[in-house]
This record gives sequence, C-alpha cells and structure tokens, in this order.
Amino acid sequence: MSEELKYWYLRDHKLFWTLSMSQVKQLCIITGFKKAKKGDVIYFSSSEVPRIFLLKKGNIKIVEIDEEGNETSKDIIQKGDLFGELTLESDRNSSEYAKALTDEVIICSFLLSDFENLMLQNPNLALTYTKFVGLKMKRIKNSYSNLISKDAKTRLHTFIKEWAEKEGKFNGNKVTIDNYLTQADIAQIIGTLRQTATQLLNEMEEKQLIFYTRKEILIEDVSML
Amino acid sequence: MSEELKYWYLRDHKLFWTLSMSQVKQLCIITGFKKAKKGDVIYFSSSEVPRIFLLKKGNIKIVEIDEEGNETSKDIIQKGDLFGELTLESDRNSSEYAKALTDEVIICSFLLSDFENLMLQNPNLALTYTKFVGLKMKRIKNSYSNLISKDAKTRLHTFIKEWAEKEGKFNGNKVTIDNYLTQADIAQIIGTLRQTATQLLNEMEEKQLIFYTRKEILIEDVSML
DNA sequence: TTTTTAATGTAAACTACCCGACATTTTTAA
DNA sequence: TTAAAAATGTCGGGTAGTTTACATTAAAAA
Repeated sequence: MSEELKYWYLRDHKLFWTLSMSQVKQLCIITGFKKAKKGDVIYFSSSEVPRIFLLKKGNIKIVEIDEEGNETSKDIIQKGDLFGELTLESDRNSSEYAKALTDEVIICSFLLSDFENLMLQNPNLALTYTKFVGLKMKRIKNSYSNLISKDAKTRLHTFIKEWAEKEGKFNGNKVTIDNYLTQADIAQIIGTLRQTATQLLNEMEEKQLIFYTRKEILIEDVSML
Repeated sequence: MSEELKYWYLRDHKLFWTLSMSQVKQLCIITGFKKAKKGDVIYFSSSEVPRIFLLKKGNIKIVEIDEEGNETSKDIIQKGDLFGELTLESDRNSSEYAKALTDEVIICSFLLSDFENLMLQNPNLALTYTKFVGLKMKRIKNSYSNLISKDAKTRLHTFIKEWAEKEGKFNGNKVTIDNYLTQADIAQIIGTLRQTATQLLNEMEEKQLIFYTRKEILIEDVSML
C-alpha cells in the first residue's frame, strides 16, 4: 500500500484532524494494515507490542474466551471506531480477538508507544482522544443502565433503533439496515439468550414492526419502536 | 481555606504529580472546595460552567433521576476518584447529583476549560489523564459484562470482593470493610432488588462467609468469595 | 449438485428474580 | 425521651427469561 493512501486513511479520521501533515506521516511510517473477509479471525491482543486499531471499513466484533472456552461478544466495532488498548495500558491476561462481520474489512493500526509520543508532542491530539474515549464511555454507560432497568423487549427495541440511527438508510419513516449480525450476536449485545432474541424478533415481525432477513432489516416506522 | 492547603490537596493526587508547583497553583486559583456531611446532596451537573471534581475524602454516590422521579444510583465514587465532565464534553440534559455517603466528604473542583488549557500546556498531564479515563472505562466495561452473564449471587460476590480489595483492611485472609452503603445501594450497584440483596447477604452470613452490620462488613476469607 | 455447517424457529419445564406487602429494627429528628 | 423516618428482614405469588432439546431452513464447502 502506498504511503499516500495510508496518509489519507488516517487523515480523514476525526481524531487526526488537528495534526499537521508531517505528524500524520510520522504515524503512517509505523502503521500496519490488514484486510479481512467475513468470518476471518483477527488477533490483536496477542503477544506482540500493544497497538491501537482503527476500523476503516466494514464491521467487526470483539470476542472474549473464558477459561472454559466459552465465546462472548464483548463489543461491536463500526467503521471509524478505535479499538485495542484504548486505556493506553497493555492488558496481558485477556484473551480477546476480533471477527470480521462484513465482507470487506480494513483495519489499520499503529503502535501504542508511537501514539503516546505523538500525543506528547501534540496535546491537542490527547484532548481529542480523551473526548473520543469519553464518548465511547458514555455510550457504554448508557447501554449499561438500559440493561439493569429495562426488560429484554425494550432492550431489543432500543438496540435496533440505535442501530438504525447509526447505519440505516432512511426513506421517510422507513429504514433499511444492512444486517451483518446473526440473531446470536444481537442476543449477546442486548444480554439475553439467542432463543429469546429469535422469539422477540419474530414477535416484532408479526406486529409488522420490522421485516427481518439475514441480509437486511426493514423497519416500517422507526418512531414506533 | 489557605492557598497552601489547596495546593496540597491537589498536589498529592497521582494525576498532578507531573505538574510543577506553579502549574498546580494555577489550577488552585480557580479551584472550588466543598465539604459535606452524610446525606448531603451535592449538585454538580447544574447550570453552571462544566467542572471536573476530585473526591479528596469520604465516599459519595452519583444519583440520577428520570422523568418519573425515580432515583437510581449510577456510580459510587471513592477517595481519589475524579468525576463530573470526565469526557471533556458538557452534558446538558442529564439530571444527576451526588450524595455524601460518609460523615465527612471533601470535594475539590476546577473548571473544565482551565483544566483543558493546562493539558495543552502540559502534555504529560494529558497523557496521565487519558490513562485515568481509560482505566475508568475498563472498569465500567467489566461490571457491564458481569451484569449480562452472571447471576445476582455471583455479582454480589464479585462486588464485595472488589470492594474489599479497594478499601478493606486486611488481616491475613480476613478483611474488614468500612460499610458506608445501605443494602439498597448495594442492590442498585449489582443491578437487583433490595429484597434480593438482603436475602443474598443473609444467605452469605448463614454460610459464615461474611458478617454484615451497618457499620462494617467482616469477610472471613476473601478467597472463598 | 450434494453435503456439511451455520443460522433460525419452536416449545415445554424450570427457576431466579421481581413485585407487593408488611413486620421489625435501627437511626435520626423533634 | 419520644416520635418519625430510614434501613433491614421475611414471605408468597407471578413471570420473564433460561435451559434443554430438537426441527427446519439457508448458506458454504466439497
């Protein structure tokens, strides 16, 4: 991949707007790129040096495995999101990996240490980055309080509504979402069983609220959710 | 309060170690202090300018009120913790306030804008702060995934164990925690009903795992939780 | 195309937890 | 010291959601 292209991959991300061209190029030098297809597993919290990743295209999910080998979806990462050692602390004893959810996934990454150096040289970047992490935290907190106070149906409705707002193609009140998640994925996100999610989705379909296929989700009227 | 005292209040916090004396004093000039007694309500996300708060002494909880007037504990803040507009973005439409949980609470605060300026002047502070926020996010994420995958009993055990590790006085395997939470508070933190929490706590007491009073919690053997 | 694997659909038994209701104890305020 | 308020204890009845188990359908792989 050409240096120029790398440059633009980073440059058009909000986080790096405050940087000068030469500073972005400095990051570019140490930047890695990865392409992946649907289903591919991407390791990132491996034995290598800690990195920060930036999802340029497609969608991935972060999966964690516990001692017994059970997989749990920890997070869904969307285009433009950062992931990896966001806390700027490497975390040895976590066994996470990423899995591509869409056909073409492009991830670029840079070394944590290089990023830190750049932040030291450019405090504005640190500020922007903190706001970035902060926003993410706010979102997590939000779904957190959703989880403890609302029932599964409400959680599903909220999730679909948010998904639609983030990625849906609007057409009046109708929205089409490109569905790259399985019902098992959705279930994990809203914190319930796959069977419960299936049941609820079918219930919504009966009520003509949505039309679910493996390729896309059609919402008749977002305001009804 | 003397300028000198203010200085030390800030100075002994990890976050400000990298700052020179004059820089801390710069923050001090615009710093506010508040003392509160148990039960006192402290407003912070009010109509004023956005601030960052630092809890110097005691414990407080962050409470949110929804449209119907229901109170929910959102967070427990411990000595040394930062709270407020951590995301560096002011959040207008949230109606949160803090409530003192312990007898003597000391909070100091500074303006978000002043803090930002200081971060721009001192990249090291920016980096430290970023790590601080990142750590907080990691903790939240952790309890989040606890909430969806574990049952109430496990959640309670995990909570008490973490609490003990953070604040308990160890004596071999025995730990004493200064108990400033009501069972209702604990219930909200672990995302269950007050009655359920009471039941589980009594169950633990029957099994001689803990001894619960309103003043303190005695854990016979932390490794048993 | 056929085979294999993954995703979705369905349903009964079971249970952890919620919900309401009230009693008792402790703390705070009068 | 007494009255009021807050915190804790206890107990069923109800149910949302889990668990287990298997059937059907769609998508990859052979």
